[in-house]
Amino acid sequence: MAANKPEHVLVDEWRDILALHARTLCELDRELHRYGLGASDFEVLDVLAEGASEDGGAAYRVQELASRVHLSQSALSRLVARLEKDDLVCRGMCSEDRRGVRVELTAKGRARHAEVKPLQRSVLARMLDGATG
Amino acid sequence: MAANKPEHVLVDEWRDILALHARTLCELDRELHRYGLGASDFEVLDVLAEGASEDGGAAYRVQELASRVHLSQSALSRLVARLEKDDLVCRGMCSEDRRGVRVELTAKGRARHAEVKPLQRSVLARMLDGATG
DNA sequence: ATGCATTGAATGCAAGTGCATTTAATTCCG
DNA sequence: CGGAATTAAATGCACTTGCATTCAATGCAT
Repeated sequence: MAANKPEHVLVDEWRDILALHARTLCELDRELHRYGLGASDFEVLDVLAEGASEDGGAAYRVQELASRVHLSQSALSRLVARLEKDDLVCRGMCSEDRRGVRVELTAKGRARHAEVKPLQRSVLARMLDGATG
Repeated sequence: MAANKPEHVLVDEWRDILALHARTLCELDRELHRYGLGASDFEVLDVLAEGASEDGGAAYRVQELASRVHLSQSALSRLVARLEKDDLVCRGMCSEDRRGVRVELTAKGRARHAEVKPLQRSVLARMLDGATG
């Protein structure tokens, strides 16, 4: 590994990544849009849902979410605000650091995620399966 | 090939793509920004430069460019307008279809591309080498 | 040739994003 | 304890983007 690839290989790899990324993201956005979600929105819901046990559900800080979905802190702040407006997540105070904000799924958010997840997975299967080795 | 991967593999692959894409694009933007270019701008310059012979240089239609860099037609129209304002490309009429627009590099555009290309390649090498197999 | 559908590009508009800044809470050092 | 430096999140702002629409040129059918 780490093979000092020649330039044209690097360029081709990068173009492949750009193409795959663009096609998949576009398709995801198209499919999810009918559920009122963008790809980033789902990504956040997915992160929030994956660590959640039925009763409580995991709570993440804004910064934690930001780094997980590769968005800036400000973008995530607004994204969470939008999700909250749609009643998909709720923001709560951190008891141990009152600057921080705990973001967690609402029941509606969990339901929406469960509803949309198979669709998202099917898009990934369609776009990725066989395309990356 | 085309192996019907299990769900968690698909999800992990997609997350890897998102991470690699975000990190690389962000780094490219950071480095190129000091030359007054965004990553998309360079991509367009790169497409225009690659087919160019010294005397003429290749001319592409807006739509052709759009599909090559995975942007919408409207985004590309504006992007070309910005590049033209900076005198990096020029728009000309298509003789055979007067709706179409021929976009080609100016001397300044060619110079800018040549100036920035090694930097872009080095970023690709840094981010991609050893990361994708 | 005339009119209608189609195609290429430009533009109005709304939405999402990042950077820089602001506001609030915490930490560190004197 | 008190004040400066730091950290978390929210906000102002400018920019890029995509969708829908518009405008111009072409192609097709009558």
